[in-house]
Amino acid sequence: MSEEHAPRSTPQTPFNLEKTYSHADVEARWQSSRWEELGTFHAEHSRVLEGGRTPYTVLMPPPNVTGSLTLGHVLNHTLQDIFIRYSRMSGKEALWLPGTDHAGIATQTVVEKKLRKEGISRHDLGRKDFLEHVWQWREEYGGLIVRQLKRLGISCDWRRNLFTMDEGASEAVVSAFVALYRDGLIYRGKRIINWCPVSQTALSDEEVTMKPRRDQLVYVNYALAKDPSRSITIATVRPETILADVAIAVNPNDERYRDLVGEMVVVPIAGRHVPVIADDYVDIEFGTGALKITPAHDPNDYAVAGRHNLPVISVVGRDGRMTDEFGYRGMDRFDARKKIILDLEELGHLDRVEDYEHNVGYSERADVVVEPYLSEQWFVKMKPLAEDALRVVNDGEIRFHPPHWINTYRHWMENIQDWCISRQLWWGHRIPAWYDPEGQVWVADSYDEACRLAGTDKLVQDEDVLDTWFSSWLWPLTTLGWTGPKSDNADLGAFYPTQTLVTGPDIIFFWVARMIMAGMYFKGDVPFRDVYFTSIIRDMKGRKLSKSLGNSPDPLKVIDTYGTDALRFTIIYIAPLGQDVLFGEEKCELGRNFATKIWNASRLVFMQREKHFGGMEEFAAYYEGFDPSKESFDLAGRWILSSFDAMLERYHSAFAQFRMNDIVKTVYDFFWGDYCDWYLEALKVTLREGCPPEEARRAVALAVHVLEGTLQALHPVMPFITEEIWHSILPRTEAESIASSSLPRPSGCVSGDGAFELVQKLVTEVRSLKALFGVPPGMRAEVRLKPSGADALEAVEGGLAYIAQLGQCEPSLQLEGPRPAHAAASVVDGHELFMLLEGLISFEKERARLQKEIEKVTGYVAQLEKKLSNSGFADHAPREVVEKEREKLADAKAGLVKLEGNLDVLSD
RNA sequence: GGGCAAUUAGCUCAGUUGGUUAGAGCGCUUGCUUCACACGCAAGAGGUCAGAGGUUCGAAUCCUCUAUUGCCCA
Repeated sequence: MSEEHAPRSTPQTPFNLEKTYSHADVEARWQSSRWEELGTFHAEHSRVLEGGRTPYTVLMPPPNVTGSLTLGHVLNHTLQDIFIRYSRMSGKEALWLPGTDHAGIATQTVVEKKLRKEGISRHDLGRKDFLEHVWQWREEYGGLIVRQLKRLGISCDWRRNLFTMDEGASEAVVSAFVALYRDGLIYRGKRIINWCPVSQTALSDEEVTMKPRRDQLVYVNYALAKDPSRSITIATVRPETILADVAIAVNPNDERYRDLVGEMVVVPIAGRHVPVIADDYVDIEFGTGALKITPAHDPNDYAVAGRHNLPVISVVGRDGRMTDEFGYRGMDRFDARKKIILDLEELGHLDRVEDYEHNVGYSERADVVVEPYLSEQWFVKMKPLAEDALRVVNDGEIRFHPPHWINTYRHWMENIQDWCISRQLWWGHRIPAWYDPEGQVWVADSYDEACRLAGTDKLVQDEDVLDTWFSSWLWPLTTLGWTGPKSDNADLGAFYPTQTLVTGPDIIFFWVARMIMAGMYFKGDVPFRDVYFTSIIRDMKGRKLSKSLGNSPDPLKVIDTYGTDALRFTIIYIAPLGQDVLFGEEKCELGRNFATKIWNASRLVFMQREKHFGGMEEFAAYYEGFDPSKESFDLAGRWILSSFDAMLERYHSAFAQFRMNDIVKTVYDFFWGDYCDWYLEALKVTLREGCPPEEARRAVALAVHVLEGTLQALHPVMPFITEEIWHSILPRTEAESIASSSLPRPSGCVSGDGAFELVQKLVTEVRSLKALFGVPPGMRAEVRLKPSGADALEAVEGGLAYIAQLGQCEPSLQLEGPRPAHAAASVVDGHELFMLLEGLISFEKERARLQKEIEKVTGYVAQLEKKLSNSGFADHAPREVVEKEREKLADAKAGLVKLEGNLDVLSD
């Protein structure tokens, strides 16, 4: 293939395709780097702002730079590519914004792990040098996921590729932080947060997953200070935190403990005297109804302590080890738990121990139990942001697909908690806050600005960075060049709000909800109009794909084996909106077989073209002036045109309803079931020896026309093979792409005469009879057709040539006269069909077949009669439904009479 | 505990506003080197639509309950 020459490739364009389809060759030829240079997938604001084109923007959820391609990415990006290519081919200015995410904890962990192998910790290096290492790592490996994505053939505007740590995006993060701070929506405060002892950072509530865990419920006696013979028993799953107890709480309505409220009790081991307090928070039913209060290690206890002016004592440190003064210091919190139970028993404080299953929060990334930890962190006040975000979804300004996710979204928004955004990491956007020598905080866009505000240059910047999602929630803005509330530019004007977001429901809170908040807050408009929530991909046993289970196929290997088009087609075919999908590599056979079918069918069409046109130029001249709506065709031609039209109707309507698996099914069924199985076979009949050249050319042009339209409809799903074949339809330049062509639309052309459908039914009946009676496929049995009436004569007669060829038989019309002897007989839509089978027919078989058929039709008739004789039916059902049922009954009865006649003849 | 989704052929799934004799792919059976394709063609077998009630002239489809499975939240 000559890549640099031949602007007009007429002489080089082969008239037909290679004999066998090689996905590897085809995909190599049309890979995305070719289109990048040509700018095929570039979008320009001028075409929207000045050219008046409708924009259509898709935001790529930025994959982690640490990541590699998964099947989840394949599904997600194929869907986005389908939306984008469909819109581009519908005349819109289609912009797909790609990028990658710096993924704070994940990336820092990867780099730290690598350094640890060299015996270096990040603290050895210091912050500056460590960050150098991370950037180096990112230069080296951060492009992997992008290179892998390109193999999917996706059509993003790669010029606009953005990394969340890029300058513009970083500026946006700082501006957003400052703006929110000044508006009172960001604050710093001492709170109990979720602490990951492994990563040693705070986490947001969303980064904690609840998992059931078997623990022990430990019942401990606390002696009364004034009377050690009396005690109160509490139940706890965290006995190691007894050392930090500051009170015992009971419900004020609990009769059992009413007299103890206000008494002092002695905390076992710690020896501290603490009060018994009454608080509504305590659940009378749980445990003994008495609760130990440990404000430093439980958010609810912290709230209780606040209400009762109790002190806060901490005994667990940042690393999950004990920090107490009672002999456990340095022990891991879980070791301390075991030991303290033994110690309590030894000292006689232990009442009893029960097995207890409950839900415990785990750090999503490190998979360890999070430690509620009291510390100073930065938070975003979410309630004020949630109002607008909730409204735009409730009002349908943003639509979810499938819509049931609105419930989940609404529930979260209505019960929203403040968002802890500070992370004790080094990799990320550093918090733009500085402290003066008095410890007062100054939030500003820059150090200089902070100094100006503070009136001193003795400022120290906050050590912490921001949650990665704090940059992700600005993604709809930053990808379009937004750097802060005051910034504006032509891209934002042209492409914001974006149209469609494709993402997994697992990040609805992390990302989708927060982007909506940020969009409303900073831009006063929704960030996108439609959110398509993808399926979750599982293995054939329904298990989630995971590296540790080893059930996660490598998409690149699947692509090598089956081809990108096959993988894309298959994954869309099996992934209905809102359902999980069970994926096995071998399912890609579906897509591979379909690609092969497309290839071979195209070859047949091109072979016929070769036969009936002198060369590509002659064909091109004819085809370019060809308009099927101005030509007349035989019944097969009329039928395929109308079937094609119906397919396009379903196709576009499925797209409008976000039913992506329907669009592929629609094209698949049409192409394989109608075009290949019937139309191309019928075409061979049309083009047989002696066909007038003009008719032949018209038929070939129609076959190419429908083929081209099908390729276009399929192109958003299978970009490579459709591009390849499209370039063989006409001489096209190397720079031309099917991706820039216009999708066919339904024209309303409906043949409606049903003539070819009758041919199909008669052919099928002939084939069935031949198979049943063991007629050799090559033997052309004689078939007599008796039309149901004079009006049907033409239809049956017109189909005889097709019936002869497709049914491998010798059909003829029989208008009157008796039933032929030694014949198998059938009724098809009221028309009678007799297959003369002298010597081959088995009377037993035929009688059994007829009897079975009669039985079936009799049952059907009875069912219809019952329905129609039901007075309620005639009274209530719409007239056309009743009419339809009457017709069905009449047809069935007429058929029954004929079948019975056939049986009678047989019995004679 | 609250919410959401699902349950249709051996397997994986369609079935959109209630009106079909409930469909497809894979698998299975049988036949076919038919001049595009065996990654194919043709013909078949295979279903109490999870269960029980209800609404309706009519339910796979709408309602209620039950069972099972998965997800989210507490």
